[in-house]
Amino acid sequence: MLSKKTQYAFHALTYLAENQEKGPILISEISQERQISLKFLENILLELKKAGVLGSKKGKGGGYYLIKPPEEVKLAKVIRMLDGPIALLPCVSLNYYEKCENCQEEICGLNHVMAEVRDNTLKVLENKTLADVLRSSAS
Amino acid sequence: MLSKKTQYAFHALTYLAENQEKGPILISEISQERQISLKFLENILLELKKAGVLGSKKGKGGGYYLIKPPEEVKLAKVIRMLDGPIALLPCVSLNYYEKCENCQEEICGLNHVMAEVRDNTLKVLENKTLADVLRSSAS
DNA sequence: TTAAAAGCCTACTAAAATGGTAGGGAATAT
DNA sequence: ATATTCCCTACCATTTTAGTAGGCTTTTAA
Repeated sequence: MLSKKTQYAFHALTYLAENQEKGPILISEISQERQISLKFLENILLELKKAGVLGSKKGKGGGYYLIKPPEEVKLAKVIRMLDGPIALLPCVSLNYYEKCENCQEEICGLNHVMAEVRDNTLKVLENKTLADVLRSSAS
Repeated sequence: MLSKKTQYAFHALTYLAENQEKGPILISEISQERQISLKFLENILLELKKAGVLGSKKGKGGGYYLIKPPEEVKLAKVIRMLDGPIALLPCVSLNYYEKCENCQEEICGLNHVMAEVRDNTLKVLENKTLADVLRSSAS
């Protein structure tokens, strides 16, 4: 399951995408509109900024804004930034690979299946973007 | 990611499957062969038994054994038993559905995508079984 | 030039989940 | 009767999750 952190991130990102024309948006506005704890959201947006997804401006008239068009923000990237690996086993993770302790990869049958799961998952998450998730685009 | 618990469960189940002809297998044997803490494994096997995947026999000559052929033990079922939901959001979980607090499902674009991820994941996990994971069947 | 506005940053905390342990009880085979 | 084996409850330490506190820095604009 996605953590609250990541779920909040998506809510915040869609809000920013839907209000791009307004320029920088206050953390407090997002917090109120999407019902997210202000201070927690602060941390999340900061992480998203450091990861290169958001830009920010300080002082009056400041706030956060998308640095790229929504079509270029892959869901997989957002999830990885905040929750880490998408794969179900460390030994089949593309971005967070770790050797399994108690199985030798060559003869362990589990990783083949889990690699397949990973591929099926990424088929969606690497191709869908923020733009696919906007409220206004609900069918 | 799958918890250690679920990973251990798979290791134990494959061991049982690969040694079915030997009759009931001791917890301690699985523990040694697959390098899993004995007491922890005890809990796991008990859960698998209660979930109807394993049978057991007490006393001398006892142990655990598969109650169904490996071809009938779906990976999805094992994961759900020990780790809970497979979906990335509670509101798109088939077996552990919960309403999201801060999103109205009708207008939230995220759940559509996450339902698609779920379907792609289950396409593998509902169709692959223990038999697909056995060591001996490694290509 | 200074005060208000806004994000930046570090540290802290409570609660829950995870991974594992302890120890005795109940059933069973010999 | 007793050794063997699983059953069961409770406990524990560590890590992760979710959230909070409070002050610092940058920027704008009066």
